[in-house]
Amino acid sequence: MSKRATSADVARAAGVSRTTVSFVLNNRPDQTIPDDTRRRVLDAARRLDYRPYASARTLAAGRSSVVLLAVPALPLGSNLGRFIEVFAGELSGYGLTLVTHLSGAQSRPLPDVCAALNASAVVALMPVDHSEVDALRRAGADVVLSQFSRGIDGPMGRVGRAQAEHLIARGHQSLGYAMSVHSETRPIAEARLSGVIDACAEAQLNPPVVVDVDLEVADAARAVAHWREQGVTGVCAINDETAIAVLAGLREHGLAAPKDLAIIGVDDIPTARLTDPPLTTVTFDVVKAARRRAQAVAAALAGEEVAFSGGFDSRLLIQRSST
Amino acid sequence: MSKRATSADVARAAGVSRTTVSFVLNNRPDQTIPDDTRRRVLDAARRLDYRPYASARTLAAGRSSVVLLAVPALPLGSNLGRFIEVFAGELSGYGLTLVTHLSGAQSRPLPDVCAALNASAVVALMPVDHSEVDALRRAGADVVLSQFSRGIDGPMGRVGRAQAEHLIARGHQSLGYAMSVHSETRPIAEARLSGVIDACAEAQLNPPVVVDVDLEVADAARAVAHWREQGVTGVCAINDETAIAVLAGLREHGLAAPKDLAIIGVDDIPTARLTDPPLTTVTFDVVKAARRRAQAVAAALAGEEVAFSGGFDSRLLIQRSST
DNA sequence: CTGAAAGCGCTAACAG
DNA sequence: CTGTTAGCGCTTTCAG
Repeated sequence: MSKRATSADVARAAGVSRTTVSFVLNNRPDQTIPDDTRRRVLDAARRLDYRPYASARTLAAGRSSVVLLAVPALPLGSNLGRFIEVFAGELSGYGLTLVTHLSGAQSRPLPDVCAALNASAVVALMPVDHSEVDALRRAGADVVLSQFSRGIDGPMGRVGRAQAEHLIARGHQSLGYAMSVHSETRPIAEARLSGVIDACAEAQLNPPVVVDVDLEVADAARAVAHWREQGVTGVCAINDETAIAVLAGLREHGLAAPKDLAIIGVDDIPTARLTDPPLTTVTFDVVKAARRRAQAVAAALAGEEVAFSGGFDSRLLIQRSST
Repeated sequence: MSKRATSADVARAAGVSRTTVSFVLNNRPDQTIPDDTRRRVLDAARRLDYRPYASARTLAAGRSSVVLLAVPALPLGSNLGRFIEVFAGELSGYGLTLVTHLSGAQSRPLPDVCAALNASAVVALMPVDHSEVDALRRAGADVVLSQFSRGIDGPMGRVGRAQAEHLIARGHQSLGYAMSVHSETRPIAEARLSGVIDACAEAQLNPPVVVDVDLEVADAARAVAHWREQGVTGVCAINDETAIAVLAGLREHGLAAPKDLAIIGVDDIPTARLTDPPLTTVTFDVVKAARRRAQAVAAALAGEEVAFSGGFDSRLLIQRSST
């Protein structure tokens, strides 16, 4: 509670005015400060362990440096974790601070969180409809980006495509889709599924046989039986967890991938390489994706009306032996 | 950019002063406002979609409502996800907003993030040493809580204990410990390990044979061989991922749990029940833990010098067939 | 019970 | 190049 140092303290210690302090600490390019003064200020600041009060700065400047990342609760593959970390790093290169909010069904409305933080941007890893975007803007967000704003052809659709195309390239003519029963992931699931449907259509195949599969051996076994009856030979799963469930379902029947049924996941979770057989999966270049998004956010914040149209993320196919 | 409504707007619309608006919106107990006035204010606020500017409020009041949760990057089991969500929910019951920051090796120093957010509290899911706590306080945090502040006997040590006690109760006399090579999780790993060491000592057993195991089949197989040579019959893993790796290592040797080696994980990740055999694991009551911590944070923020001494979290043992 | 007035710490014109 | 002067929107004594 021992009063934090303020810019006035620094000014006093350095023998200059608060304005000057503000200028040098913010590195204002339009102001030219003598090296000597600058050093004095910087010195004083360090000595006093000075930290600008974010709220005062935000209030005065009218813009904050916090970016809010909304992630849907659940299966945070470790890749997502890395993405967030890298994303935060990239943003901090632009002077922005990233924090994450898990948006589950029962959690606080995003606009509330946004307002409570005075976030200047929110990027959502889930669909955000128009009214939500509006609400966020009214809550103070200057920019709102979503993975989904561009619909089916966005990044999410592409992972479905990548899965299906892989299977098709390997000769499968009749695909299945392992859907998540989890309502949280439903929108993501649907976006991905539509990618699969597209790919099937392009290859003149029937649409995939969609089955909900819970993360239980018995349930997965049932799904496997159903696919086999339908003549399905390759299935795309909404995520690695579900793919692993399908693998367990196969085991239950005494069957094995890829011989009896090929299966491909998405995310490359740590345990994907530990299954029997190791799981083929689709993932993405975390660093590249993070970099692009950070840039988009920074640009948008700078006023450039950047439409972050999805579709440029490179998809990585990790071929292991389940396909 | 269409100017957000301010408290002055509300005051004008309601025909009262800003002070009054502030009083009713903050529900100040020491002020008594006529129901009629109150309603008028509330109404106007709703009509104008008024949201207090967090930064202005923070600046004026001297305290912010944001709580920062620092989580170490990596294996965010889905349980952790749920914990965070529930924790956020509980906190919001106290008028606090929780956001999460992934603290990886290369991410921004926590105090910086704390300052950028003007967080009034930070709770860390990893160890925080004294100097860090200091830095955080200087960065504006009024309260800092860590899972680890109480050392070995904290929640982390208890999970190790729970694992070991389970194995010992089932007759194992010589235990192994599957450590993570991941440097991020090292401190956690060590805290947990010390719990199993304790349990072994109490049961008059030799300390566990500790082996680093990477998330690779080959590496895990090597570890398994080593344990078998040493006569180990049951191993505790730092987390479910690692436990699953051990399972894969066993498979590689044509062995199986629990017959040839019993194995117990921690977290109960979604895929834990999908392995062969399904994984026994230790987890915790997410809701209870979240509630306790939220309460501790709120109390601390209210000035009550609550030492959040660890050790009260109930541990859930999920007995499946790997032990 | 309500309002006027004084800041919280910082930035940003605008003068010197 | 540096300092003076206003606020940003809100809370909070302190009078009425």
